[in-house]
Amino acid sequence: MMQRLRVAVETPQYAGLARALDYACPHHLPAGTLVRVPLGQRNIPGIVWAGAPDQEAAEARPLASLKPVAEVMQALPPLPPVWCDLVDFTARYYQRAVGEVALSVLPPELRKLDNAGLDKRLRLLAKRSGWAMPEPEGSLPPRRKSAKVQSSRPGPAEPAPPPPLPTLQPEQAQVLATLADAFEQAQPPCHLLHGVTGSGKTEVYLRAAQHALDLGRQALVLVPEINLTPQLEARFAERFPGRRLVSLHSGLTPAQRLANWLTAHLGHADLVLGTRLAVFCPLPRLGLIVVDEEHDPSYKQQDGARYSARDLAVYRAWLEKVPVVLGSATPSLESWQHAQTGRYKLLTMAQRVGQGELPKVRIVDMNLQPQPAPGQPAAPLSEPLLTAVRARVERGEQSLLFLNRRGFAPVLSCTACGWKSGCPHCSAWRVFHKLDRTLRCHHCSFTERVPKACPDCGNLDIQPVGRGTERLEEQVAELLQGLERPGGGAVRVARIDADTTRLKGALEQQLAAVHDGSVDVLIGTQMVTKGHDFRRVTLVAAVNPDSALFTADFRAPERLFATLMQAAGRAGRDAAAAASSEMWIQTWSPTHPLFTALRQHDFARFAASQLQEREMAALPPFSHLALLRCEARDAAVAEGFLRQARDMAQALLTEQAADGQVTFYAPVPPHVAKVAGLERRQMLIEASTRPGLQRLLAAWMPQLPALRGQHKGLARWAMDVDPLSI
DNA sequence: AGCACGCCGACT
DNA sequence: GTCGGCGTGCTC
Repeated sequence: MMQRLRVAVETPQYAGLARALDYACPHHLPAGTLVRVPLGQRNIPGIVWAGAPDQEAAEARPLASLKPVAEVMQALPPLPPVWCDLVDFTARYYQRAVGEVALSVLPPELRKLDNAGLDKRLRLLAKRSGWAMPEPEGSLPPRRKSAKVQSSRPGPAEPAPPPPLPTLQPEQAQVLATLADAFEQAQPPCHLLHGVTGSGKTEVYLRAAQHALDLGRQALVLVPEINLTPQLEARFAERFPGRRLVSLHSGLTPAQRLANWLTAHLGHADLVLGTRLAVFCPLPRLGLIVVDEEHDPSYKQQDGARYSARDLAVYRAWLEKVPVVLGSATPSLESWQHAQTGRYKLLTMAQRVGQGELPKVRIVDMNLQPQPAPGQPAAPLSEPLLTAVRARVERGEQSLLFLNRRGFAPVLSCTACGWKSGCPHCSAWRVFHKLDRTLRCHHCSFTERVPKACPDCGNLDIQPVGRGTERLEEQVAELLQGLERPGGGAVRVARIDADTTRLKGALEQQLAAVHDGSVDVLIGTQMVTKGHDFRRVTLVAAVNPDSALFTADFRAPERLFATLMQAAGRAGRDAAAAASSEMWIQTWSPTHPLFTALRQHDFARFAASQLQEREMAALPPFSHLALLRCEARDAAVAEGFLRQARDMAQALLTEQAADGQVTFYAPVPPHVAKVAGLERRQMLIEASTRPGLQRLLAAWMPQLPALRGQHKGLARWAMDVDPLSI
C-alpha cells in the first residue's frame, strides 16, 4: 500500500517551492531518512520530513499522481528529530526553502552518493577507525572504547599521558562552578563569557568540554575562521588524548568532510570543532556548545541561507537542553544586551592569567604630525611610531602593523585627466597589486594587467592612490633600511594577508617564521589579529583605522572596537614582556570616544555608550531588521520590484492585528551597487518586535514569487533576516 | 537552481 | 536542411 511521504528537496525559495514536496512510498520511513527522489528530469537527494501534509496539498495531488521515492539510503541512520527541528526553525526564521537549508548543510559528498556507495564508505570508515558497524536494525552505535581502540590502530604512536592541568585562576574556577550547575539543569541558560584577552577562556572551554565528556556526552566547539581550527584542535587533542576529535570546515577535502561528519553523526566523535557550518552537525549525544569569539561577523553566513551560526547555536542548545557558552573579549552588543537584561547569564573574567598587564594604548594624533610636501605621498608611519618600531627592532622584539586593506593601493589614478581604475562590471575601484602588476576587482575578481598609459588620455604617469599592505610592506622596509638587529643583519619585514596565504600551508609556514623569530616587523590584515599567540610581539599598531569610523554602517564602531581590542591582544602574550608592550593607534580623530574607551580597555563603558546610541536611533538590539535584496540587469527593474513588494507588505499589515511597529525604508543601492554586471538594490524593514517582524515575513514572503512575472529581467531576490551590514 | 521546450541565425 | 543561442516556465 502506497503512502504519502513529505520530502525536503533542494528547491529555491523564490521559485515558490519552499515547503517539502509529496512523494509516494510503499512503506513508512522515519523522518530524517536520506532518500533520492525524482524532481522534473532529475534524480536528487532529499530528506524525509515530519508532519502531516496539509489538507489542500493532499486534495490537489492525489496519492496516485505522486512520483515514487527512487531510493532509500538505508546505510545512513536517519538524521535525528532535533536536527530536523533545527533545520525547520532555520528555514522559517531566515525565510528559505526547508530543503535548501537541509541539503546545503550536509557534506556535499553525501549528496552525490547512492546507497551502495554510502554503504561502502561507511564500511571503509568503520574499518579504518576501528569501530564495529552498527546493526542494520537501527540499534545505537556501540560505545566508544576510547584509548584502547585508538592505540590498536596502525599509525600514530601511543597517545602521550595527559599533561598536568594548569592551575585555575579564581575567576576561572568560579565560571566553571556556574557552568557545572548548568549541566544539572533541565533547561540550562545561555552563558556569555566576557573574558579579556589572556584571561584563559580556552582553559574554560577545555574544562567545560571535560565535564561534558565525563557525562558521556559530545561537545561542539565553534570558531569563526578555518585559520583558527588547527591551533584549537591541537590544544584539544593535547588535553584529550584517546578521545576522538574531528574538525568540520570547508577547507577539508570532500572525503574528509564526509568522514568527519559521519563520525560525529554516528556518535563516535567526542569533540567536534568547526566553523559556522558545524552548528548543523548531527550529534546524538550532544552535551555542550561553545561559540568562541561570538562577536565575530564570520558567524553570519553571507550567501544562500543567511543564518547566524551563533544565534542558531543558542537555539540548538535550547532545543537540546544543553549548556551553551558564548565567549568573547568584546561581545556583540546583542549578546551584551541580553546579558544586561538577564536573558543570558554573564560570566566575567577580568584578570589576565599570570597577572600580565594589558598593553598600554598610545594614540597618535595625525593632525599634529608634519604634513608631507605637496604632491608627496604621506609617510605610512608617524615619527613617534616609527621611532618605537625602530627601538623594538634594535631590542630584538617584534612589531605587528595592522592595515585592513590588501593590495598595493586601493585605486590607480591618472595625474593628467583624473581617470581612475574602476571595474567595468562593478561600481568599485580595482585594486592595484604590484607584485604581478594587475588591477583586480575584489568584488567580481575581474583582473587585468596594469595599463602602460592612461586608457582615457594616454598619459604615462598613472599614480597609486592610498595604501594597502603590499605598499606598506615596501615603504616600511625602506624606512627601516640600514637598521642593525642585535644579531646583526638586515631588518626582516614580512606580510601576511589573503594574497600571501593563498597557497595551502602558506599561512602555517609564515606564522612559523614569525614564531621562530625570523621576522622583525609583521604587516597584516585582519587575518593576523585573530587568535594567534605571538609571544615575541611587544608592539601592535593600527596604521589607518579611521576609515571604519566614518562609514554609514551603524555597526562600524562596534566592529572597529572589537578588531582593535583583538589586535591589542596580540601584544605582550608573553607575561615577561607584557609590562613593556604597547598598542599604537594613528588617527585623525584622537578624541573619539571609541579610542578613549580602548585606552582604558573598558568594554563595558564602550558598550553602554553604543547601546544608548542604538536605543535613541531605534537600531538593533532595540529593533529588529530585515533586508530585502534583489538584483537585475536594470536598476529600475530592481527598484520597481522592491516598491511593489513593499506595497504588498503594507497591505498585509493593515489586515494583521498590530504587533508592534513596522517601518519600511525606500529601496536604495547598497555600498557596492553593481557587481558582475548586475544592479543591486535593497530595502530595509525595521520592526519594533521580533515576533512582529517574523509574522510579517511569514505572510509576505510566499507572495513574492507571484511578482516575478511582472518584472522582466529580475535576476533574483533574497531576504536577509538580522542583516549584519545595511 | 536545473532542465526542458521553443522559436530564429550560421554551418555540413 | 540541422546545430544551438538563451527567453520562459515547471518541478511533488
